[in-house]
Amino acid sequence: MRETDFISGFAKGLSVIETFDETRPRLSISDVSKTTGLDRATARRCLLTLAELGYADYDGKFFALTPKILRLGHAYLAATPLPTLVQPFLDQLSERTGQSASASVLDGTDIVYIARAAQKRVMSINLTPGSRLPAYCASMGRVLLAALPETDARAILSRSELKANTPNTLTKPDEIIAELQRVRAQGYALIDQELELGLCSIAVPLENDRGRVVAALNIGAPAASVPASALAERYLPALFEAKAALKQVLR
Amino acid sequence: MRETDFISGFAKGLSVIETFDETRPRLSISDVSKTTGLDRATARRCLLTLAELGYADYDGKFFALTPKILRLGHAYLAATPLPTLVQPFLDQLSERTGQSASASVLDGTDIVYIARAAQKRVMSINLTPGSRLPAYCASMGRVLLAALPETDARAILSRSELKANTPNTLTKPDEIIAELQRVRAQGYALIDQELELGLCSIAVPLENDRGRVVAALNIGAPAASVPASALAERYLPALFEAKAALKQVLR
DNA sequence: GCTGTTTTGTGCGATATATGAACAAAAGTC
DNA sequence: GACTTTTGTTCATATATCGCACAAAACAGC
Repeated sequence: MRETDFISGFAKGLSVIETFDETRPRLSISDVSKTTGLDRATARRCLLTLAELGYADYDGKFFALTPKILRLGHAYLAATPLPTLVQPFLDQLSERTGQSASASVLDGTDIVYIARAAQKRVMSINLTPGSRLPAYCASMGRVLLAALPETDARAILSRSELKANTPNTLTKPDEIIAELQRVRAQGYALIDQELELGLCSIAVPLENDRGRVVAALNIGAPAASVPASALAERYLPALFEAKAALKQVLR
Repeated sequence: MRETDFISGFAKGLSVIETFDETRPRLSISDVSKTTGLDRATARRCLLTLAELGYADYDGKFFALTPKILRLGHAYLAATPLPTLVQPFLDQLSERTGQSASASVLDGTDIVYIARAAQKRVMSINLTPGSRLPAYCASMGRVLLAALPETDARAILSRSELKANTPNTLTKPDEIIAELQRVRAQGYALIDQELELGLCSIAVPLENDRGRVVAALNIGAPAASVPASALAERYLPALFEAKAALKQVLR
């Protein structure tokens, strides 16, 4: 791509949107300037543009995003067949097992939830389509990383902040790579309270009709009611059934 | 705002993102140019910028959004306290009633779901945070419109495509305005299969501690299991309880 | 395989935007 | 209350983008 085919003002604006998160819901011009590295004048122009278009509110001091921003993410969810196709299978899985079922894809070092059928909340955080979790310690992350060439997986791990969320969390790249090999061999990934104490989950890769891994499917359960050792026996058949059925419809 | 405080390249890029939807998941440069009215050269530069940043894929012919786009909408969901605050109440409502509970806000002529606790699917469409429904025929839309001055509500209705989704759907602005007055007076809105046959719902406005309506809360149920006439009696107490509790915590 | 049609890529002048310094206004410190 | 620091805004100008016009390529119908 040529230099002139890149609209830097657009790129800067997008980076301004991404600056907002749970720890920074309301930002001043200088806040945005500092976080993004943009000049204060430029940050201001980006923010005023967002406000003018209705994507942000401005009270004279702080900017906050408005729900109109959801149109952007929704454009993806609505435009991509994958979420719509997997949803009925998630519903069925969730109903048959009494647990939460989700589907996700990889984006950088994170998995991104694209669809979910939730049962009673067991996690401390609320997962919805668009939610992100670090790939290295999530069951779907493991199967998605396992689907990559090892060098790619290593590259992602090297960019990840490998922190021990619980005593169980694998944090050494070599440990995780070894686990990915096991995942690849057995065709599923099992997580026993690596992300959060009390939560375990099992995931399988979703392949399209040409055998390429396009997403992951999982079932999460409270460790208290279903020990990790019982996950495979109890839920793997249903997961594999869904996987096989989806393989027909994913292009 | 001054002319020079507006970054038109950014605004154009955002309009390009919004061009993608369920009917147009994959778009060529000319498609985008036609739909947005942007010059082809400009549409191309916006799309190439999106691709360069990883927000879109490009196969040399068509562009498609990638899950990275979800970061943008997620910035709002994560950054806004409202979804997080209401979620536990939705979970509780959903569990107590055995039905789906949701919260939404108004964006233009649509309501936008910001949180949801779903039970078994009864609607033909899958609602998740970010999903949109026309306000005029949804129970939450009715309470949100009822909270506006009548001239504002009329303005929104005049911009809405008032179509009869079912034989029950109110489509005449005056009918709807009259219904809004009833909703305002009784403090809740009841929808009996106006959006979709077989689905009815009841909604109440959510107020912050200063009494301003900031969102709506609803419970949806299959008409077959819960006739619309029974909705108020059965679910209104729980909805009002949640509303009262949330009034304390919403600022 | 030719012709008409549509789509895509590119160079260029006119125009809009980004930049950083300078100033103004708040906010914080002592 | 005077000083320092932070924040917001404005302005001139160097730079990048826009949209047109043209060229090239892909496509469709015969």
